[in-house]
Amino acid sequence: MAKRVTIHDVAAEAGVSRQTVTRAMNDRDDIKEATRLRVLEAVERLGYRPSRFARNLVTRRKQHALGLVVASFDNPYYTGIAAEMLTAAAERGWQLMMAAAQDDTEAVLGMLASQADVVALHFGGSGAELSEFAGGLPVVRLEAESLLPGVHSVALDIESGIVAVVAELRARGARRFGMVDSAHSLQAHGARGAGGGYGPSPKRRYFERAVGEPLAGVTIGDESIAAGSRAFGELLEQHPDVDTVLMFNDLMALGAVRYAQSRGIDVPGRVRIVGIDGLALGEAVHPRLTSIALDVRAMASHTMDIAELVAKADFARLDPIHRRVGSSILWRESA
Amino acid sequence: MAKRVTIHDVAAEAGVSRQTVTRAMNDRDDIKEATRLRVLEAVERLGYRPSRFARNLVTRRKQHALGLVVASFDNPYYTGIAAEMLTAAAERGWQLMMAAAQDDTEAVLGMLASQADVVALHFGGSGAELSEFAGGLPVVRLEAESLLPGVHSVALDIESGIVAVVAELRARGARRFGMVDSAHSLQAHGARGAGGGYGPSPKRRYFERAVGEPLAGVTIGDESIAAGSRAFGELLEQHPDVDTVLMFNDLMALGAVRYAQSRGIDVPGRVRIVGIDGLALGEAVHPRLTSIALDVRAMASHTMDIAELVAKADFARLDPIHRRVGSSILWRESA
DNA sequence: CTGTTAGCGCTTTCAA
DNA sequence: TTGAAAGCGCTAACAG
Repeated sequence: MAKRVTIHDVAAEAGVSRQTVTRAMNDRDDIKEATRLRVLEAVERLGYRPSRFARNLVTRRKQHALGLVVASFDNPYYTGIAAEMLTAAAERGWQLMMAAAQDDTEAVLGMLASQADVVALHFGGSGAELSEFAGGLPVVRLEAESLLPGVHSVALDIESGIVAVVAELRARGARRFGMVDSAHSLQAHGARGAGGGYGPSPKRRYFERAVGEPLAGVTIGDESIAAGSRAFGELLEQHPDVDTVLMFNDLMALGAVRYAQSRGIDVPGRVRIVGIDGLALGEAVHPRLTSIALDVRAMASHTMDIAELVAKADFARLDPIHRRVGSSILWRESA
Repeated sequence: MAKRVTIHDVAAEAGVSRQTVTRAMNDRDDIKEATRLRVLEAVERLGYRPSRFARNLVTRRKQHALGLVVASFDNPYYTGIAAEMLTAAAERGWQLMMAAAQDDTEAVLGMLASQADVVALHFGGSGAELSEFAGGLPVVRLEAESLLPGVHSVALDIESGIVAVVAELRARGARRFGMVDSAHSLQAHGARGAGGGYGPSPKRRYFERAVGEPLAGVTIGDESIAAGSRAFGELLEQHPDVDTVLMFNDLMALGAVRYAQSRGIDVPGRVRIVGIDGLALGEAVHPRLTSIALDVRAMASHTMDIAELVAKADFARLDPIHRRVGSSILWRESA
């Protein structure tokens, strides 16, 4: 591990002052071409690279970075969020740092804390926990309300979408509603960890409320295509009277469509399938997936709004800011 | 835009010296509990957050960051790469910064340069261009050889996979081979920009070589499901004798499967479909997609190996390091 | 055009 | 246990 080459070494090598090296490195015009070349040669010879920390420390116009904790890279919904965040961040001149959600949210936040100015994440625990983990790092909680001070949030209005979809499905003849719920909803509620296990997800509660009576059948699966396929099969088997199924998310819904397709089950004739998320991937299957689309772009935009507000306050602790984005229904072919 | 709260302000507020604030912030034991509490209260009151730049500048053990320029968030192949990179980076204690590829690679690199220690990216231009754009920033070029000094690379051996797949397809009765190629291959070759346009992709050249005779038909489309579907349809229409089709990538292949499915075309009976990438998503369609799987995990791992080597040399310009990863064939149902 | 002087905000010695 | 000094590597502001 050689000693780091600094601006000082380059200056010595080129026989100029450090300031002149800076001028050459930053393409400024107040330097003689010959000197510039000489310095650049020295840079090349020594393999010098300015320290990003030192540079950012001293530069007036700081580079801001948003840390995004991505819940899962296996679900296009989350990578879609990442994509939108990236776009929104780039538009505002922010950098995006990503980290994968692990069991240990605290550790992840600890890592990001030294690199990011603001962190956005999905988090299942309580706001208090989150606030504690963040330890002063400004946090934007995604897809959940936050009541605690110090934790901003961008919530999602899924319920209105579910209500609307149920109404329209009824109009189309739906009578017996079933649902495939997530085995471990990210929007877990109240105490996780301590032996609690998971109750029905908020989506399921919204759905039951919208239907207005107990669901004709519910099964549970992991948030994957394969698990969605399996759980959908179980649902049809255990509750053959179900004619309409809400899948917890589009990934699982894709599995449901695949299941129906491979068994020759008519969709939406025999059973209607509705997903949640509005993935573009829903266009790829046959029949195309009807889905409650969440406005991910607005979510990203709001997140960046909050980040900029926080930045404007120089990252001091602010009163929590809350935003809310809506959902719309993508009527395609499966329902 | 209030003035930034610094360690100095906290020290004044708590009536201690700056070092003592440091001690309190970093949970060190050489500080009296009462003092610690008092400092922490001041921190809370002022909403103080240490500057990540200043901290990293002075700290012995630096945080390293890999900058990843993601070619496209719309293709799960690339998000899959991002996921693997994230995992590989986390395992080694590196942070991952992401940026989206834009038209202006130079600008993207410029942004990342101030935040990342090493950059990994797919790049279609020449190594010389890349080297110039990077301006000293260590670069790992993905999925392409690099001959230029200063640009490391992790290449992909797709050709052996294509050769193997053609051999097996022939054994299964394939006679007339067609291909849907990319309209603008990322692995563009030679001069882009200056009116050059794009020739056949390397994948196509490998395929032709493996087949050993001119392809029975080739159509072209963008790298999306919809375009893949369309181009596949055109191929069947223009060259009805084609019985086996290699799709440029899995995303396009998904479109092909969808096209066949919706027209009632028997796959693989009437036509065999093979994709490239090995996406898990290939399991979601019916029939499941056969694909040449690229070892993305190995690619990520090699990239991090190189990054660590570069870091060990304190980011001095190193002789270029080259790695190569292989491919394997996922025989599923579509071929 | 180039060099000198000051810091950026933090952590590390080292004394007290 | 605390404080004082001395930088980390760089750039802004001023000289010259």
